Amino acid sequence: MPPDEQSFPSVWTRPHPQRREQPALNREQIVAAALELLDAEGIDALSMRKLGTRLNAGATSMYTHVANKDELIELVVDEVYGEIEAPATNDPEGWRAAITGCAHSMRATLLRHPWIVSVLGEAGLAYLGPNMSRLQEAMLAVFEEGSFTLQAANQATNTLMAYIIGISTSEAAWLTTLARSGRSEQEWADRLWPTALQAVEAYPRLRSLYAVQRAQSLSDARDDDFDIGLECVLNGVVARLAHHAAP
Amino acid sequence: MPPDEQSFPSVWTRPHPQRREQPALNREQIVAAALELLDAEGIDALSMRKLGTRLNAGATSMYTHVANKDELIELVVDEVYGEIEAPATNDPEGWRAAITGCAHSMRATLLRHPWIVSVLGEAGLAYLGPNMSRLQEAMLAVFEEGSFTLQAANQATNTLMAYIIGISTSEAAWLTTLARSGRSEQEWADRLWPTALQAVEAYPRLRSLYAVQRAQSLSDARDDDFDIGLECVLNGVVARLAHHAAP
DNA sequence: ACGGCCCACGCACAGTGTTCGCAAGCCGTA
DNA sequence: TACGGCTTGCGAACACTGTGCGTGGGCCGT
Repeated sequence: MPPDEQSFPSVWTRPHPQRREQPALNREQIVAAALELLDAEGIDALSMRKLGTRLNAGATSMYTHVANKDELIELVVDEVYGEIEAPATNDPEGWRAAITGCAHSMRATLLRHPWIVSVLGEAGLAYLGPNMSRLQEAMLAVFEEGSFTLQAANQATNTLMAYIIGISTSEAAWLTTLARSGRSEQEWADRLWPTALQAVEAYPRLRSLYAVQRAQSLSDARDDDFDIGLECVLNGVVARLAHHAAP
Repeated sequence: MPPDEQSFPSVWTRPHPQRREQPALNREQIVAAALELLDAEGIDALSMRKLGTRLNAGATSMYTHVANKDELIELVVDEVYGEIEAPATNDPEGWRAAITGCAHSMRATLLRHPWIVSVLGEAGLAYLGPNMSRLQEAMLAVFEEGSFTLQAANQATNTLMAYIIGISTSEAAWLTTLARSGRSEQEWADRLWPTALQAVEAYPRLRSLYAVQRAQSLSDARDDDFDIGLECVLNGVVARLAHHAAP
């Protein structure tokens, strides 16, 4: 070690590390900080270096608590799933109200973190996460309360979750471009209007649908569309049950 | 220009470009090459440099035909949508068979290109692409044939596509990790079995579901699950129609 | 023969995920 | 008390990424 590299070998110039007075870094706070960063700036802005600086840590300090960026994302995804209100068994308003409430909570959660839909297709074993397991089990229990068999409850859960994930994907895509534009939903739609009209010029049904949509509030329309589709799915799974139960 | 930088100013050392004998680069072939690359190696492997070399071109040569990587991806997404068989009006087997066939084609297409679900949440205006517009208009027409009003047809289309996208997202996530593992579906599931059991240890309903699933072929089960959910959704939209039409 | 245009490309820049080796604090043991 | 091991943070480095800019070469109209 060359001894005289510092011109001022004083205590004051030396950085005085004093680590270990806080418990240093922690898997939970890493996940929490990643979630904040994702919500604030979107999926492209999540880099290990930015995450490090946000935690007053170096870029590579997270790798002792998390194996990968992919693994980190799996953790964050399950953290988001933890925000979904699981349906309550023995809901006084009945199983269907409980399921409907859970569906609303799930959509709201996914749209509160719209970046999530772009990682759902890669987070392969997401349904093994503790929060996802808990949620699934709760939904199965509620469907059983509605006198579904376990198999039927499973089918219903899968169909319902697929619907919610799918519609949230479309909505999140819209919300993301919206956020990037920096405008309000109506203003952005107005600006997009001529382009959209031109795109569907050759298609009369889409043309008249777009014309109707121009008159209404887009976010209300999205809420209504979700509710209508949800009713359809629930009616469908119930109908299947009745049909199979009483031959 | 300094004249004597080459020690051998011969014709043979000079690279002899001979461009312009083929029509050079082309938006369509760029999109086609990107699609090949994505199918072969997945979403993370698509880089402008790799795409360039695959086209015998430089890394930045695509930017005269495509503004962005994002724009390129939008083009590829619509290209994939173009593979979906639109339902035929006046199908001899009725509107429901036509819709069912289109749904099957859509699922098969998405699973043939499983990387697509990870970009659907970012490709904001994907439904303005020509192939997506065409597909939507065709589905609207077929639902109208089933005596849906245009509004009801739109609701049905949205719900149906949400279901298909959602379930394909889950399946694609599974297929992607499967492909990364390099094993067969059953072998990979067997290897995953103890981990899965441990993850759902506290949840009796999930436990017994997993136990049942262990006995059957996974890919057949996925096919059956899709069909059952599809029937539920279609029954649901039809039920809503009947309910509204005859008060 | 020459000027303008189009288009491919090498270079460069800022930034990415991740590996590796180093250093510093803490703990158990001699 | 001294010392060796273990854990943990971190700087440097590597192989990449998307993309802006300037260059240069081939083509076409005059």
